[in-house]
Amino acid sequence: MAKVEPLTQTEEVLWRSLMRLVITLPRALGDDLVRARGMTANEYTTLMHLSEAPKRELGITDLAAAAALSVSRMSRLLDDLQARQLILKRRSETDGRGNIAYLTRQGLAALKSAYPEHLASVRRLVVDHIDDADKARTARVLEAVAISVDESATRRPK
Amino acid sequence: MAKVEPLTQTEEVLWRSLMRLVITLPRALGDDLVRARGMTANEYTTLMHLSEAPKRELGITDLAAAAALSVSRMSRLLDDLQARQLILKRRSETDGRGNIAYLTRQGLAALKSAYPEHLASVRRLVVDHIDDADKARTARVLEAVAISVDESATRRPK
DNA sequence: CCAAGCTACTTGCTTACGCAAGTAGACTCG
DNA sequence: CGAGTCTACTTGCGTAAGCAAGTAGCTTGG
Repeated sequence: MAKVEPLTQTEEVLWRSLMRLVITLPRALGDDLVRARGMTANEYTTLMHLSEAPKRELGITDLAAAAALSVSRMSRLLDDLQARQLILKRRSETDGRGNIAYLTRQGLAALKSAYPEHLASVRRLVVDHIDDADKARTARVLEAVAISVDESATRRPK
Repeated sequence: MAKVEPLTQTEEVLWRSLMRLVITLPRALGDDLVRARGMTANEYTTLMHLSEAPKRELGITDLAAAAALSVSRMSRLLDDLQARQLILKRRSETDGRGNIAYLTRQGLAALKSAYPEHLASVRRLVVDHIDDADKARTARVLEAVAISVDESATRRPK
């Protein structure tokens, strides 16, 4: 294994900024949401995914994939949400194995009431710092990277 | 609080991709590093920060800030690294309160030996998916966002 | 010059998470 | 149609992380 070509200056900045974001952003965002609504970012996005689903219900595995969490984590997260009446876990009628999560009226209300606050955070932390001219390009770049990472994650687990 | 203007389509893609990355990237990267070198991403970057410091030594608080970790976490992380002989914690001579971490010869060697592997991961997961033409712009955008999030984090803690 | 406050850690505790093993229901093909 | 495999969860457990409280050493204003 010979000498490796290091990253360029630009690539280095790109990389370090991304790593920093990756650590820092979820915390900042979660803090905002918790302070304002007593809800974590994962809980919020889980409710959001449910609200966008056909009959406002989804299986646990699907939800876990949508939120990029492990199935076990999602299972427990849903238990918490259920304890707060925001969702309902109920046995599927067509498939006896499992438990689909269903967004309750209160869950939808909680989601809607958290939305403005959350949206403001997203703007303040991220969107407002990007030039309109750069948005489309940046969106495409990030999307491509996100897809590549997802694939590498799903392809690997042997 | 009246109706809120939602994100544009483009902003939505940007945002969701970033969120996905934020969850997914550290896992993918950590997995690579752990598999190849038995080292977590935080351990790696901590060693890296040390290697870049003036006398290869830094206080725990500084290291924590550099890695965007809590001081307590960094304290324990350094204990682990010390147990593996990669760093040394020693009392500062000029300030009796603390404990500066010092990169050992073996620590530097471990860092160097992990570098090619790590660099390959970074390329495979991120850099290779970005057009050369887009790199500079993306780097600037991410840097700006990272700075904004950092500021919001340091300004808030009341 | 010393008391009050500040700083640099460490330690105890809680929480968020993933992995591995277990269980129960569905699917398949010989 | 039943044995073996597969799928959808749940539960037990270990690890990574943050927060809060404690301790010891520095700094400063009266």
